[in-house]
Amino acid sequence: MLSPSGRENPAGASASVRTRRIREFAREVLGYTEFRPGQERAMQAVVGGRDTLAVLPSGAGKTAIYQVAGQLLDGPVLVVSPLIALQRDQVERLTELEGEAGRAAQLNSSLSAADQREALAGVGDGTVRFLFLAPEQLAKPDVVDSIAAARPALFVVDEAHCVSAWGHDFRPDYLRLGGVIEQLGHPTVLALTATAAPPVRAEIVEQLRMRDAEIVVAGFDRPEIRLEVDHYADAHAKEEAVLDRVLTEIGDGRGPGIVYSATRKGTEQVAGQLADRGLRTHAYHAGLRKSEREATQRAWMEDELDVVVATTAFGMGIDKPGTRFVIHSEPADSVDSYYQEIGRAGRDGKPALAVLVYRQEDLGLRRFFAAGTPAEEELQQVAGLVAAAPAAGLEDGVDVKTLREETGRAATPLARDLNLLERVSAVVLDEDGAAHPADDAPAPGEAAAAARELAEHHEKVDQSRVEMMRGYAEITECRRRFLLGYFGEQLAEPCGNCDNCTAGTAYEPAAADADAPFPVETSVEHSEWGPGIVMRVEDDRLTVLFDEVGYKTLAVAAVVEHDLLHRRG
DNA sequence: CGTTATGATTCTATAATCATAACGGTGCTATAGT
Repeated sequence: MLSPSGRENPAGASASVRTRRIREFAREVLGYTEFRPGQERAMQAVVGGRDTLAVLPSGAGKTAIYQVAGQLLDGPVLVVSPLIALQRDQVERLTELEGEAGRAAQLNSSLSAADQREALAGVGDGTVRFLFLAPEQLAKPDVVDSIAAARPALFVVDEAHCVSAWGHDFRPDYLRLGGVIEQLGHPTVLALTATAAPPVRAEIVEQLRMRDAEIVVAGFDRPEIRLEVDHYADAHAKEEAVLDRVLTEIGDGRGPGIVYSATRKGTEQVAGQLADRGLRTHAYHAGLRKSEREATQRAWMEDELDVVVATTAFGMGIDKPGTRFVIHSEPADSVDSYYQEIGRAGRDGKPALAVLVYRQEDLGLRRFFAAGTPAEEELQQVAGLVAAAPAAGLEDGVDVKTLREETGRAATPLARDLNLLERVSAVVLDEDGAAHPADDAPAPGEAAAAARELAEHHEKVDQSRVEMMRGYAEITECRRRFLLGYFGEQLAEPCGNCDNCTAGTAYEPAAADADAPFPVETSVEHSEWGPGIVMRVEDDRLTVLFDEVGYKTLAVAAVVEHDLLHRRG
């Protein structure tokens, strides 16, 4: 079967032909002698034209999947990537393989207008085979039009957990990718991430409107990382403990490592104190100048630093195999984030350490960030102003600036309100961010109620994720079992490489799994919370992931006594 | 949600206490001004 370009179309070829061509290309161009777990299956699916979500650990060669698939498919490959720095790195990597794999280009605001036009033109005339861009670029109709005309063969979403982690508030264009994919005629979709628990996977598939998605999940376990949690009640004692742990690790020659702090101020304090004690260290957060951040990252990569003390800004795209420890001075906002952050240790496969220095009160900040469902009156006011715009002669819609003047509120919550109203089909946001009433928009009151409900749903899920983080910190059983269970994998035995295993508490309660009324992965229905899946069974408690309200922990006795859960299916 | 900075109060204090307000994370892009 030949496509118009004369290239063999593997989507129509038999699976065995695809397998042969994938292996040939991987060997000849990428120099692969063998595949990492999951890699070839994902390539097979994508080359066969199937929408695919690949959850593969860092370093499992996610890039190779779209390199191979892109080469065997007929048409340009779009790669949505969250950071300009990542786009630049990927373009550089692919440029080294230029010729065989096809030219790579980026499209973002670091380029001049002329270079941006050139990149798009290259996609159009076939000279650019891989185009890297952020989701915000796809909010511009002319960009989408140019790309659509080039008939892309593959739409890759790299770091796809961003869809769920950032789409709802921080970078809403992530939630608009599904619509963009439709506008492009639904090329094959490939979503790639290293960390995604089952509900995150479900959301990625749903938001990107993937069809009959193939889901490839390779091993989550990172047995080389020792897991520990230190508990403190006193804030000062906790601070000292963070410093002590770092000094011990570095002093014993086990460095380098990363300290994660929840606040910018925290990173600077800890970095300052470590520097006072003679360590080579630097703070890293989004409030620092770009040049300073780049200098810190470069020094880190070149082994000039013992420790980087950072907020969550530090991480994506930073791969330093010899990182020996990750110490958290506050819990992360979810087990998902935590696992991603500690996963930066021990990538060389040698023993590494993950310590959470924990105070219950520190969850407060995470709860605060997870909160923020707007009041219905506020949403109704915004919806009303947008609905009234055409009658008021505002042909160009209502922008955030106008709303600020009308309501006296800050830009950030207003932008959030507009995004919520957009998602309940009450308003349409144009390329300039101005809001127009949607066709058949519900009345402002109705729209506000729906938007509030949507926000409340997200808040409940986010709060439940914070609760699961608390669960990790406070269990006495095997921590690795807890982590893997959270990601839907079962570990037969306690791991022997966490503090609870060392202390022996992980072995104490004989797991009653066998005769539990609701074993792990049972589909259940709760009278109030609706359908869910059992994620975890302990002695006297069940943790269930509910579709609507997120993770909930239930006492088995209460469940049995009050008949709270029923099996589904 | 919890911590910290600010402000008010008080038998006019180079001091102490309590109440209240402010703040806290992640990055794209367009635009204004050197």
